[in-house]
Formats: sequence, C-alpha cells, structure tokens
Amino acid sequence: MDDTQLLKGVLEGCVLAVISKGETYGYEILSVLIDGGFDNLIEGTLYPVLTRLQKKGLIACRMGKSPLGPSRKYFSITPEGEQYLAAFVENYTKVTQAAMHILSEDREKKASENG
Amino acid sequence: MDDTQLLKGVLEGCVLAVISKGETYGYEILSVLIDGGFDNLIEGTLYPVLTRLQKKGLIACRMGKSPLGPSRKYFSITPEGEQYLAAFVENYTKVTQAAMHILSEDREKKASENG
DNA sequence: CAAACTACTTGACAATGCAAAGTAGTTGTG
DNA sequence: CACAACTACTTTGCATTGTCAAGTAGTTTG
Repeated sequence: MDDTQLLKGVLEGCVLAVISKGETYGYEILSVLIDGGFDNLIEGTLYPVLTRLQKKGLIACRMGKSPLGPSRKYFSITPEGEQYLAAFVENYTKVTQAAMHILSEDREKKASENG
Repeated sequence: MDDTQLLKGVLEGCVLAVISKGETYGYEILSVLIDGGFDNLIEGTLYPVLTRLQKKGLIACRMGKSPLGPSRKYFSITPEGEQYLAAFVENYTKVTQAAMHILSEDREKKASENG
C-alpha cells in the first residue's frame, strides 16, 4: 500500500500547522512530522512545500544562526497563513468525514443479500 | 480553497468502497459520491478511477442493459479488491489521525506566550 | 432528422510527493 | 590541511492523480 497519494495537500496544511505553533525551521519541522506519524517524509518532499507556502505568502522567512551547523531558515506564519490554516482544517475535516462515512458504511448488506 | 489535492488517493478507496456494497455502475457511483459529500466530482474524474481499479484487478466488470439509456458497465469488487479496501481503510485512518493530531494541537500556546 | 437525457471515453494540463543527488557550514580526528 | 560525519537547504527528473473540455453513442420524444 502506497501512502503517497494520501499525503497530497494534507502535508501542506500540516506543515503550516507546525509553523503556526511557533517559529521553526525545515529540519525541525521534518522531525516533528516524522514523529507525528508521517514516517516516510524526506527533505526532498518537505522543502518544496516550504517554498510554496512562502510564495503564497502564508509563511514568512528569515535567516538565523544555528548553535550547531549551518544557518537555518526560520519560518513563521503570516496572518494570511492563519486564515488559510483555519479554512484548511475546516475543509479537511469535511472531506475526511465524507470519506470516512463512505468507507465505514457497513458492507454487510451485500453479504446478507446472499444469505 | 481547492479540494483537488485532498481527493488524491482517497477517491480511489471511496469508489472501491461504494462498489463493495454491491454491483453498480459509473453514473450511480457518481451520484452516491456526490450525495456523500464529494460535491465537485465529475465524470472525467470518476471513469479513469474505475479503469485503474480494473487494471489493478480490484474490481471486475460486465456489460449490462439499462432500462433507460445505453448499456452500462457494471462493476463488482474482487477478493483482491476487498483485501485492498481493508488495507486502505486502515491506512487512511492512520494518515488521517496523524494529520488531525497535528492540525488540532492547540495553537493557543503561541498566543498565550504573547499575553 | 433534431433535441434532451443517460452513460461512458479521451487528451491536454496542473499540482504534488518521491527518489536521488548535490551544495555547504561545523565539528572532530589525524 | 585532508577526511568523515552531521546539520541544513536545494535541485532535477519522474509518476500519480484530479480537472477541464470535448467527444462518442444509445434511447426516447416530437
């Protein structure tokens, strides 16, 4: 079973949600999401998402030093981003409920028609 | 807000779920899904999904007369399809829970840091 | 034949995630 | 300095999938 398609779009919202909790940077977001259950997430997937969110004006970005390695790009959510996030959560909830409703309706009906 | 990306992959599972409830055909599946909350779903989206499911061996197909219009393609789920559907539901539930967890963690934390 | 409805098909397109590789700063070993 | 390991961000090429727009075709009504 391939999760890839199920992440489409959801990932963007989740990245935005992580940033909304406080200024953070790519590598940290990556580990938060992996810990949160997005096991197979890799840099090549995450960073383009950040670029897109920035282009849309949903997050702001500044360079900052790291105590450990190279400089980091710190991201924070914009007012537009917060609006978008709220709308996203609402929308995602609707889609998920529609899907879960269809996926969970008992399929026993069919079986009982045979008996 | 554009739902398009959120449908990726989910739609396939939902179509399979509808078929699993009993033999049916494209136009009917379309109306079931639209009634179920997938408002913007159109033929050009649904039929390719059916073709894919068939190619994967998850559904079987037979031609049958219609009491109204042209012949219909009736679909029914295969044993493989049922296995796939069960795995899909489990998987979708996991991804959804991970996403909802991240999306719903209170973002009040940030606000309270300001006050 | 024409119009309206049912039903399925197809081609061009855009968005997004993934794999794989690359660029670069920092720290530690020798 | 040379080399490796770790942190951190970037880029290229690709596959999958939903949408738009248009097309094909059977049935009924006039």
